Amino acid sequence: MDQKTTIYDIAKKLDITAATVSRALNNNPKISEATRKLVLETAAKMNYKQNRLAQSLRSGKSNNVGVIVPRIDVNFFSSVIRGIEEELHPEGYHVIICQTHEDEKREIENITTLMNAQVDGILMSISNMSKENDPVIKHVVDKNVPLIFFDRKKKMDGVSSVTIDDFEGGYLATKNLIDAGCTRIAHFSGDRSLEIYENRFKGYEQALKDFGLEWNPDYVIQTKSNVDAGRNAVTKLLSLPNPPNAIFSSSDFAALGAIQELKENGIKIPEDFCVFGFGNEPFTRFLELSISSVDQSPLEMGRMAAKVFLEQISNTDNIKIEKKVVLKPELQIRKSSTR
Amino acid sequence: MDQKTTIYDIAKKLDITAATVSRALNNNPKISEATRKLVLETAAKMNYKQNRLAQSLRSGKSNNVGVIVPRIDVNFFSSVIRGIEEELHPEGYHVIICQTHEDEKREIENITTLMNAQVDGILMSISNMSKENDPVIKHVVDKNVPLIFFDRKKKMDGVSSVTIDDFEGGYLATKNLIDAGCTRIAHFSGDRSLEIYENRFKGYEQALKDFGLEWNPDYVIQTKSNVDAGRNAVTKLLSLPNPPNAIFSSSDFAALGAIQELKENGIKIPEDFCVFGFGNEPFTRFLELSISSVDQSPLEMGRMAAKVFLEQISNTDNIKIEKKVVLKPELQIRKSSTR
DNA sequence: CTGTTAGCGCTTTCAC
DNA sequence: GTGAAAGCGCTAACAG
Repeated sequence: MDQKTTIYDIAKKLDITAATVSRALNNNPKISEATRKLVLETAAKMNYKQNRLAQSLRSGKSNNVGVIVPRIDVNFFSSVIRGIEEELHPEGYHVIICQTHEDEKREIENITTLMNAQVDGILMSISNMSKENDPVIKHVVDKNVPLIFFDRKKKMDGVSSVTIDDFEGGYLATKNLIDAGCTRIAHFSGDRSLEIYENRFKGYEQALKDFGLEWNPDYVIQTKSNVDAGRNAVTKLLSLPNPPNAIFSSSDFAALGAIQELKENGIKIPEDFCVFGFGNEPFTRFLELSISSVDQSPLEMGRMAAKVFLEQISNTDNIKIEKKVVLKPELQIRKSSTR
Repeated sequence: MDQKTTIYDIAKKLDITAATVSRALNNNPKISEATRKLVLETAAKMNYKQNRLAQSLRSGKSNNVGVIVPRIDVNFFSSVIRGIEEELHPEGYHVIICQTHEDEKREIENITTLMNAQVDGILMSISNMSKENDPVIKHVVDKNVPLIFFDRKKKMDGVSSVTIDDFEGGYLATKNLIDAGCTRIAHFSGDRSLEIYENRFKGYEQALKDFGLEWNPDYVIQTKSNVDAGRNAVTKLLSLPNPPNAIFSSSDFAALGAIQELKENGIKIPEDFCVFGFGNEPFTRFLELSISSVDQSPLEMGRMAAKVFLEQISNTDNIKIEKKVVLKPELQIRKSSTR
């Protein structure tokens, strides 16, 4: 039987009106205990299922939130999503997943279709800093749909964000290398037009300055977040007249590549060379030469982003809240930087 | 401006009827080019956005599918989801994520709320074999909502599934160990009430039989899928009067734990002991002693599951299709089993 | 080719 | 406490 039972069906059976049924189902206070009980019972008996679509259309609330990430099969993002889902599930929200593959066209498209689907909020990590998506983001804000950036954000009025303190992460990681006795510290930066990478770089720079280490532009290399990029960058570094003896990498994957290449060049880690990563990817602690890394507490970040959304959605005043949450990064110090 | 423009607004402005606007917007063939163009233009000018909720209520199609997994922050599952999303996105579907944490209560609850949300289909990997969820699954099938199991499935009428050939995976992995010269091969099985683990076990058993190796019940240990479980299981194995010299583990994590424990006991891998994992988790290839593993092609599995859904949804006849797709497992042979 | 009408399933005033 | 009626935004059948 493909038939749906509606509140009308149960109203008819009980010879009352659909409105009453609706009220009973929604625990409306002004309804007699007797009818409520009766309605609930027959609803169960008739296997009645609420149609949330109709409810949503009526109320203007879909009880869905959209989450937009570059790709879902990256541990950091899937962990954030897990945090979001766990926080929002008890509140009756469903999480809709969208991937951008770092493509702003798809980012824009995703935002648009989510808006068309009447999501109650959008949580996203932006792909890059192109201005192209500004209008559509502005549109979301204008429509009073809560928008929360996590990790990779953009400065925009009316948009809240949850990030970690990347500057401090970079600073502390670099300081750890300095404490380990490293004197010539290189840095693998990501795309520095993104705040997160720029801030990690700045933290690195500040630590060098604070501890009186020389700042060498040749030591800063922009890499992608993958193993090969790390290997190539190391090759470049080793060809310098005065090669470094440590790397703070903005990416765990690049850090791994660096370690592989260093080993192949007969360089001993951590004795002769230390490496610090960023992201605390699961593999960093599984390696025999475990990699020190900055943890971004993605689960917490997801939970927090969800909480900010819930706050925003329950804000009945017409005031726009713009909340900036900054989580503390936590160092995971492992073998690659311990001596 | 929080105002939504509806087709009525644009109808009024153009002094035509909403139905015409709707038709123009939906590229209905019987509409004049002139009006279509006019409508499209003013729609754009008025910043009209389609309300998919209303459309859905009307059509009975939400354009959402639900995906239920134990947890999303496991590489296998997030990769499957990526595959699903990538296949379904071009078709205009959104993917709603639900996690069960291996808890059948939550599994049932998730199915129910997804049904209430009028999803057009459900793709899921079941948590365990308890019969508790049978009625609600049956309900999905009865309502003619396509249901597709991936990886962890249950035998149920009217439900399609996409899995890999776990038997063959187990068989080939074991054969690889035998080919490497291992003679006493142990097996870490998961919860064998789940088909996937039972089949991996059977493949292992068959390979032993086919190649004339002794079958020893003490060599088969049920482990959870984590590092510590693997360590403990090895401890047990090493205390046997005649310990094994190889392990085929149904879990990469347990395989890793096994390797760690073996090393600490001074056992050389792969020289004295070989290990084969299952799942091809990213870390298996990053380790210096890389771990051989059976790849489950999760991306492909997700794509396939999505395709089966699309097939099912476009099936206008009232015939129930039940499609069973079985993907070939692929061995990734690495250092831990090569000598 | 376009207008009229009805209705998807639900909630929410406004009466009584 | 309950009923009547309207409407969320859209589409499809039926006319013309």
